[in-house]
Amino acid sequence: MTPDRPETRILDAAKRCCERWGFAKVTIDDIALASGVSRATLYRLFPGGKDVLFEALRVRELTDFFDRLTAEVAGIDDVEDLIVCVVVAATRELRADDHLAIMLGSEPGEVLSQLTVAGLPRTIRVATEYLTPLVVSHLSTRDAAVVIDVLARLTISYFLAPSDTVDLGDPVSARRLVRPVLGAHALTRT
Amino acid sequence: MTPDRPETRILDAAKRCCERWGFAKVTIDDIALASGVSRATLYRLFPGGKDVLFEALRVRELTDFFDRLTAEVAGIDDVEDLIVCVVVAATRELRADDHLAIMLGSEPGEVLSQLTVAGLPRTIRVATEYLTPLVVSHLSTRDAAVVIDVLARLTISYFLAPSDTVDLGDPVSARRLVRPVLGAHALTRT
DNA sequence: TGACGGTGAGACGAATTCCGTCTTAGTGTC
DNA sequence: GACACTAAGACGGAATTCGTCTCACCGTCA
Repeated sequence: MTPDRPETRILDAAKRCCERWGFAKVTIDDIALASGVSRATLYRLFPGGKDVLFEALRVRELTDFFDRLTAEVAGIDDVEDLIVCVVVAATRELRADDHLAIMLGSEPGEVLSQLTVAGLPRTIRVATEYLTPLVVSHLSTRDAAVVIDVLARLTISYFLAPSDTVDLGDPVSARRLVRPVLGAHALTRT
Repeated sequence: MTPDRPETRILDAAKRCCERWGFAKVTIDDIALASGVSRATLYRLFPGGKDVLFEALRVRELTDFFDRLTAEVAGIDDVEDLIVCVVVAATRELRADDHLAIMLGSEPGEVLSQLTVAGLPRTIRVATEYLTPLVVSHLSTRDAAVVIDVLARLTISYFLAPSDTVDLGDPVSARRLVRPVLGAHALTRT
């Protein structure tokens, strides 16, 4: 009936509870009840309670996000094509994320903090871990880090506040933005 | 800026809070904060707290509903036309009610109780108060009460569980249902 | 069979939140 | 200056939530 691992069930339940009641109103009991798990089990798997649990959820969401992203761009050789594709795919994924949309609507403060202040360093760190290997044959590690840092920030910014002149969901528009950023750092190698 | 009466502001805030967090999770403080009113004022206007406040909200919603409904059918002379129009308008209003839809989605138990068990007697009583005067020249008070009672129940039932064969949002379909009900009782007068 | 790891149910005290009432101070009106 | 009304917030008590704990249960494996 529920062949998932308990951790998965609990994190899924936490996600659902969050959508329904908002982060501030969710209790450990809500999540335990929704996941069909006793409170004792929940504390055993996530010692520390709500904070640890939602931290784990954010980590899972983030790694899932980049798993899908890297899978989508597998096999692209040209570095500019690859970066453009990553930016476009990330933007589209963000726009299509129902959970994110619900949370942004009901608790913008919490979500914005995760996207721009509290969570951004980790996001960039994970992005760097995932994406650097894909461009390491074309860019130095240092250059890759800068490019990924800049483009991650831009992707999030354009997602949160769309522009009239730039649409990172569109490959053409994205390429216009990526090329100079990438060019500036690719040139430093030659 | 906020020219409304405090009662109105508070009830509006309670409604918004309910949509956001669900009835079970809303606190007096939430409502006071959302309505820009101190807790002291809230308790002065609604002594009894949450129960009294939401009771007042239900009363307001109900009377607003029938105010709009009776306004919509003003000037219709034929009793069958009038009843059909009431049923159709009520059905369409229910279907278009965003608040009701949100609440039904997030807290079906609470809402269903209000529509079918706890709140139905009052709904029928208010419906009778509002609609009897409109048909008193064609039906006896007793017959009017029966007709209104039956059609109110049917309207709610078909709203909650739409049928393949009857659509009370459609005048033709509604008339097919209203005519025999009305006929049976109109005949008892002659 | 019995040991063992994992789990659900729920008791418990502590911490926190929420409730309902009250006081105080501020504001605008007459 | 009296008055009505309100925001802010203190307060004690009630209720909820937290985190830990015990105990019984169940399936697995030796």
